Amino acid sequence: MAPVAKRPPGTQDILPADRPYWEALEAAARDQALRFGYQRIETPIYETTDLFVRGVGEGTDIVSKEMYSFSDRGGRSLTLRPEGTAPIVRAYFDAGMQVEPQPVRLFYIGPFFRAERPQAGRFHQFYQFGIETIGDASPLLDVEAIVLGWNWFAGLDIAGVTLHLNSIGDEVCRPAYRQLLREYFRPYLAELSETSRARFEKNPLRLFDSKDPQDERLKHNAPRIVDHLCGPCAEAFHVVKEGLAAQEIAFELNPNLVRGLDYYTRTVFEYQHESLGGAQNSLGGGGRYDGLAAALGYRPTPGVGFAMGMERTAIVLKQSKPLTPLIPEVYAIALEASDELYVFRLASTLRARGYGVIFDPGLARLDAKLRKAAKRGARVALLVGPEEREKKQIVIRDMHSKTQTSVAERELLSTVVQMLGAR
RNA sequence: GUGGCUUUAGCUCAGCUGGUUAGAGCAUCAGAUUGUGGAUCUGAGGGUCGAGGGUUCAAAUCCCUCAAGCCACCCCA
Repeated sequence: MAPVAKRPPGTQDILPADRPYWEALEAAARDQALRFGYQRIETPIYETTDLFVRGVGEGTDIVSKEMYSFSDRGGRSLTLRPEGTAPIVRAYFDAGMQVEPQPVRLFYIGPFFRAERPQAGRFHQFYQFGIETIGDASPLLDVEAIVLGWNWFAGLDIAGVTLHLNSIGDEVCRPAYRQLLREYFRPYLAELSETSRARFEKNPLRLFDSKDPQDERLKHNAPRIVDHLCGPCAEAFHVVKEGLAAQEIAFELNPNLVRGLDYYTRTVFEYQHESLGGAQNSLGGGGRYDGLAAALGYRPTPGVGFAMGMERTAIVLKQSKPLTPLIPEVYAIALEASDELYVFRLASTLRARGYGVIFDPGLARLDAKLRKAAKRGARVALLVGPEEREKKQIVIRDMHSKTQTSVAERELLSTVVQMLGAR
């Protein structure tokens, strides 16, 4: 009979063989975040749809075509979260964090959902490690976020990451720049690709997102926003660049980096890695979002943060160093049915002392059981059969040296401690 | 939403121009004189050859339709 279901498109099972990479990623994330004073937060997997429509922006790709939205029984429109920043800003105000000492530093690790066509490094359900610093506009916090992300990669021994940096201005300087951009592109309207023509109207900044070779040429000579920042934006960007230089973090000024979410202001950045290919080369990215809180109907509050792609980083990590799952060190074998409960109890005794023990159920030839123990990677095998029962002893076998001793039950623990060390 | 490629055992694949009960390697399990291991040898289980339809005496193999998966575009994590 055919199975009733398989894995839904765009999802993946993270199997035991891959979990060590994920655990390394998570451990490094926790470690770095805590060192900088970020505290973990988890928001719901779904939110009110409007949170994203208003926060991320109506015209963005995410909102216009990538959201998993559904109605609950009361007819409310809910959406599986496509990104983490808007929910965290919402939680910040819901929990009254604006009365805490500012800024508030938060981090999260969890799944997100976007209904794009899946491909390498891109999934319907994907995981992000992200941080948000809310309540202070200092550009040094931009630097802090970038450094934290940089340290995350470094702590994982991931080489080959390049930092791309840009500033996209704010409500003061961006409107004028937008006009300038329109004037520049207007004569070439007919030559632009179809999507670029649509962006010309809605959001000319995103003309820079185009990879159309035709548009590429035009982009090259277009006015760059970093040359048209207002005073405060230019000053902030200067501080960011100086801060990164002081941290000896190399960055590449990338005037094409504009990012697809509406809420970004001033600093935007992306960590890229060549081994992921041209398309999904972004391991993560972020920026400042000083207008987001107001767009969501809260008191204007500045913020900055990033989101890292866990599966993409896992791919890179896997290439740089192999990791294997943790395996129990003791393998417990009974030779006859009448010994099984006794061996089961021995296993419990050792577990209570902190050792990992696999109990091998059922009856089979001893060599078959030892074969399994070896394949499982056990360092020690416990063995009880008729002979041991007779002599009230337990055979403890060192799987590496292939030597073994018989001990009384009261000596079991001390012998194991001697062989494996205390737990 | 658009395009390309792929679809044969749990996994990786072979099956040439259509011809009897569909194969290999790996993995699993079992045995190799009966209580000692990751090797070797032997053997076993496991497949409606993605689904449906068509051509033919005969189709995994040719034709059509559909589906799924992967990759790419768009964009992003």
